[in-house]
Amino acid sequence: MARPVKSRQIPNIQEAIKDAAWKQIAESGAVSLSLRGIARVLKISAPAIYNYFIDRDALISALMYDAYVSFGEFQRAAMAQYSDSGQLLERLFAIGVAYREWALKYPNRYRLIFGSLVPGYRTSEDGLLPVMKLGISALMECVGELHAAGMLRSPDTLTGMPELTGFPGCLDAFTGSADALVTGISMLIWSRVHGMVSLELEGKLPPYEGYPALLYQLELEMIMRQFVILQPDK
Amino acid sequence: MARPVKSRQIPNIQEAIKDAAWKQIAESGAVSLSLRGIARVLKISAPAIYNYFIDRDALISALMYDAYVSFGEFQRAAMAQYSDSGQLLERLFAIGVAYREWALKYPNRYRLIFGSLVPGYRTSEDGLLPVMKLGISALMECVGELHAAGMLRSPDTLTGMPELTGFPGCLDAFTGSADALVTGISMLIWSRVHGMVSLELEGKLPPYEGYPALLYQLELEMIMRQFVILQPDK
DNA sequence: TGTACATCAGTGAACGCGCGTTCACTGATGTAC
DNA sequence: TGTACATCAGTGAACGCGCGTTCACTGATGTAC
Repeated sequence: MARPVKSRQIPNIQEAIKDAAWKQIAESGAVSLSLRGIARVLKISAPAIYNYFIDRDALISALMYDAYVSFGEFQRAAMAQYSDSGQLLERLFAIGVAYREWALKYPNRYRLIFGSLVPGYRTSEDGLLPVMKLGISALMECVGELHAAGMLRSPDTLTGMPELTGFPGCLDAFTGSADALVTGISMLIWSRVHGMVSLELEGKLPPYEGYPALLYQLELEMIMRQFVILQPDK
Repeated sequence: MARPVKSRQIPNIQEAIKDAAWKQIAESGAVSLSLRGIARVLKISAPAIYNYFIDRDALISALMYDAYVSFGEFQRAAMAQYSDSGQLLERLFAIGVAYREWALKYPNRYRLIFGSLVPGYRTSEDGLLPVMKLGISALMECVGELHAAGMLRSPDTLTGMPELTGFPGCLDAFTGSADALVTGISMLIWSRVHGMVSLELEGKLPPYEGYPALLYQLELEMIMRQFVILQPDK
């Protein structure tokens, strides 16, 4: 029995505020997000916003929350394309491709959750943790299943460095469930895709049509090559 | 015959302004860099700064310039440790290590030149181009020499993708001199080190003592492994 | 059906703050004769 | 050595702007009887 809602001048004001906020961020970054600016666009008085968000930081938190959900759903959708356990490689590749696609589609969401912290923004991240994990754990699950299937090249064979596998179990606390090896490999992969994507987003790659896409494709293939043991034909 | 300089209340005010600016950036990011804030710290009136920088953007440009120079010198110093042509591998590894060291030593300089653009900051980058190249070209020179020595694994053999080598020569314009293959490999390597370093700087890696260093070391070794043909003993 | 009441989204004014930049100026210093 | 002058780093006041947040309020809506 939801309390009947009084009619409002704008339906879904909460969403309208967030939309306006994203548009503002697109123009001048999250730091200069301004409640008065949003109010101006919505033809509303600035204090009205306080009926929906207790303050500016709360609005930013909501935006981050939405961004994490959007990212997580995008990753999960890409994963779902290859749900068969015989398609572990394709699945890993698919979330790699989806990672860049999402970043290019929503560059501001990407910057907000994966870029530098917004100066002046302070919040307890507690509420965000679950949605953070939803997205990042997609990669870890893929890597974990490859590991379970014996298809993961361990860093041992690659570099002779045993430390990663032997790393203290506190990693489990950070990642929730995966073991240290899976976590390590996942971080390495994440670092690589993040590196390429963030350089592209900030316009640091050579600005030729198709070049960033080509480099990214190449990097994904190199990742597969270096971390995955291709299925022997026999 | 330099014109004799009138004595000032603060010697090297220009440097003092930049120092104060860096301190401010460390606290709240480059966006909120404030001339009045700097003036307050230096116990000077805000308009006095206009004797040294024509406006706020000019100050930011100067900071970026200095950051590029600092980065470039650091890279070059690392390179110089292994000037012998028999030490191409060590040299590449050394600039990789130096890349992270510099970023950790000067996180704000790193963010300023390799992170997101400062919102609201607009300038012709023309003046910055030479110093930008100084740093980034260190990597490209290393890769170029490996290529010349026949020690560079081409992406062809790695992935069967010929497009990178055959990419239009306009790349040369961007990079100044290197050919498309060397440029491509350099970008891949840069993207990897940038990915790991930026995740570490923003505190996105698991926060355990020594873990980021370990991952970075591992990544460097994987880079060597994937792009360099180790010298055969025979 | 009619009336009194409670709710609460939205308002306008105000507080106190910060900012970049301009302007006409001051006043110590160095220079020319 | 003394005097008139030019230089120019630094000043204080002001312009015009924007911001987050608070406050007491209004006024339409829905509810209870």
